[in-house]
Amino acid sequence: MTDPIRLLLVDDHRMLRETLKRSMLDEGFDVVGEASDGQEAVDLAEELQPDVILMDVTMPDIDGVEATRRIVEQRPDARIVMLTMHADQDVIAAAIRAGASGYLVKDCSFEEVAATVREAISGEVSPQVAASMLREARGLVDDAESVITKREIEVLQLIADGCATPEVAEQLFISQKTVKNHLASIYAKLDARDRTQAVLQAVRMGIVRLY
Amino acid sequence: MTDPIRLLLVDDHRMLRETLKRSMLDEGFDVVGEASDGQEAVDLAEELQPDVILMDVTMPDIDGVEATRRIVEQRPDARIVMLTMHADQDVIAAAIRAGASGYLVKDCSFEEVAATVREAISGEVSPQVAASMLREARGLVDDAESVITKREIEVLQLIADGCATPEVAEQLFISQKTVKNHLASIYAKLDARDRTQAVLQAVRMGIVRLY
DNA sequence: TACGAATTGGGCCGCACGACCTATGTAGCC
DNA sequence: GGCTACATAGGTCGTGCGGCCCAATTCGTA
Repeated sequence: MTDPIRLLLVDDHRMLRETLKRSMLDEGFDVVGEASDGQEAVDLAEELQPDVILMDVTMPDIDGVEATRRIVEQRPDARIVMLTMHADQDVIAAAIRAGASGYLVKDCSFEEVAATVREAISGEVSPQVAASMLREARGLVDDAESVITKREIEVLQLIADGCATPEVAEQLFISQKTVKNHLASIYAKLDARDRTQAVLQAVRMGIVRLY
Repeated sequence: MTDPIRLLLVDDHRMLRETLKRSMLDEGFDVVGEASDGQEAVDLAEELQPDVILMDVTMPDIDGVEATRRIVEQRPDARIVMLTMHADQDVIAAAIRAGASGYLVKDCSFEEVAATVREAISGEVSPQVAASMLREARGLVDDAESVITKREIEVLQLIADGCATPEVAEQLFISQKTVKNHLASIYAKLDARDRTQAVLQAVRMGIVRLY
């Protein structure tokens, strides 16, 4: 019998974290740590050196994709399996670019979770990730990841928080024109035509948080 | 030893449903059924007559609050514990009005889940629900539930899906003016000042779905 | 050093949007 | 029969918003 796989669970909802932990322990995995946000994930990943990190995309402060980027930067051999609500192509592509080894939608079965974690360890990639990498390689999906910048995220977050353009400008100490420019750039990148769609897409992608 | 408590789990994410089921079984509960949307929940609640229903608010088609309303209508003694992402006062109030016996934020611990289910059975109400009922009774929070109508939900969903006002009008075979009237009514009810805030609030409340 | 990207800002245009007012028909309900 | 709520629709008004043109500064980096 080989050593149990050492896991780090990252999700901002304690309920999922705890029930997932219990189930993973049941299945013979070793859950060595839990984190509830991106920064904690980065810190614990370095401290605990887990074999696999199961990480949600949507989280306060640093989202899962960015946390993945930072962890992979420090430890390129890290195995990270991303979790998300929706099977959004943009998110999958961003996660892969950030260095994730696998991808799971929260609507999958527990068996799939266990299987994907084991695949991540063995170096295999999940069919979903493989398919995405293929499209990626062919350039069919996007060169259009079109990374959203920090400033753009600030603008999006303020709008999600209820600010109109003049208020965003005031909050960020810039002119309304600049806010509009950022928005135009955001629309192009997120394939949105107005602020409503942009914010919704950002929520789907876990870029901004609701509350 | 008394009979185990018979549970029905309702959540659109299979991962949470399955891990929660495993944990609840571990704790000695009897999970007699699972549902992934509101209609299924209503059907299974009648068929299985569970002691307690653990139900997520955010779900496709019929949301948790509406499903609760329908279940309580058929079986006023039904014990339903609501689950949601955020501790939104409007949602808590709506859930209580619909007839929920308890309320849990997804950031709570598994022990809290188990405890709240047991409290629901024993007829006690959770402190959160009790506090909300107090405010409710005093009329401090809202008479402002201000029920969102079916038509208004249709408008909100189309806007969440990416439609602008003219497109919503076209889809619903009504004039743009009527769409605007519905929106104005929605803004007042959801305490939103534009479509972006209205849709976000609706997402938080589980009235509309993302995708 | 030179290039591109990010951030900042300007002007112009036209339409969409939200605030406020009124009004009609159709239900359900006491 | 009246009351209330809902859905429908009109007008007007001001401004927010997005499209499209442009340009200056500051960076990291190739």
